[in-house]
Amino acid sequence: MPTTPDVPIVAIIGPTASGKTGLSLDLAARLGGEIVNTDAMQVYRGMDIGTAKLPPAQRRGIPHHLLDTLEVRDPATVAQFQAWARDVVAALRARGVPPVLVGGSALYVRAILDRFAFPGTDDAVRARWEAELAAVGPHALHAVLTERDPAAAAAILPENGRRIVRALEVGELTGASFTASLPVLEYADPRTVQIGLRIDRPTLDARIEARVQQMIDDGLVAEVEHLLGRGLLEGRTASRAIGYREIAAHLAGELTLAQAQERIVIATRQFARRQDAWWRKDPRIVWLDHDDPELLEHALAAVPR
RNA sequence: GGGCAGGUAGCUCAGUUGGUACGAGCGUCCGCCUGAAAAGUGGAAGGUCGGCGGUUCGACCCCGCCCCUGCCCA
Repeated sequence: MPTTPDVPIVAIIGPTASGKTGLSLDLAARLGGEIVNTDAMQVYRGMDIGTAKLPPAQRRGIPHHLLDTLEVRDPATVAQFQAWARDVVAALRARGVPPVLVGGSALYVRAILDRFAFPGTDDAVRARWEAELAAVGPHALHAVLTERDPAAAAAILPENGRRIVRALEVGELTGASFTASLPVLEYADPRTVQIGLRIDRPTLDARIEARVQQMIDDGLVAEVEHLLGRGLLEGRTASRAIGYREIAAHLAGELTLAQAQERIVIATRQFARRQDAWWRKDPRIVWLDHDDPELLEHALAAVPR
């Protein structure tokens, strides 16, 4: 991005079911902004109910970007998303429109907002190491990494096959060491705010349970059934989405609907805890109570002017 | 009323032929995280072994009674 326009970037974060969507609409309306999705699964066409995607009719005429850009069988990657999102953000700001990012994918948000660069990738190289992993197991592969890139090996646990493969891939591609740790917390553009919605655990857990029930009532099973016909299971990213994998297992006869529902609730709760772990470490976030009666005003006050 | 099986971590279950519970999976909590991130991965905390009494140097494991659950007979 060349010269940065004098337009703020606002990101709304917070666990699932904390009320991000509502705030994003209010904020975008008041700022004259447009919404940019930062949810890794809402990018998939047809994944609506299970991702709690806001239906077009409820978008109040505010443009939403980066929704429905992939088919369920297409893999998604952070780096690709980062490129798309940064393009959208730059284009909006060039028009004087504040981007309002909304979504719960912490890594995606950081990849967009922070100084964050990804080394390249190569399908053939990656495939070779993945085959090696499958054949030898993570510990043996970790030993290989220790020889080639001791620093990376020290930072990656011997059990984490996925990260070991990536480190080996990057090493082979760039010849340099794979940092294997997150970059410092530093915005690429100083006119950035992250607004976080704070919600206590018991309330959040109750909301999650209710939301999952609502998804089932709204036809999640039928949605998954339809997506199976479009190759959901062949998609390495989409097939792993919470709600979809469990319902797919139910449709395959491996789980009763009740069991699937229970697992979705648990997985969602665990996901929320993992989100917390990311945000706890980020002191830049401006936290507001999800039920703050003056939520919008307080959020507006946090936006750089 | 009688018979059988069972009551061990929050849940589902292993286990000790009497010597301080080797527990496991799941859940919970905490950590890590650069091209699958709603993914991947590491660690920790949890147990008066249904209750009471007896035998014994010592019982969760043996004996008696009681309570609870399931199945069968009546």
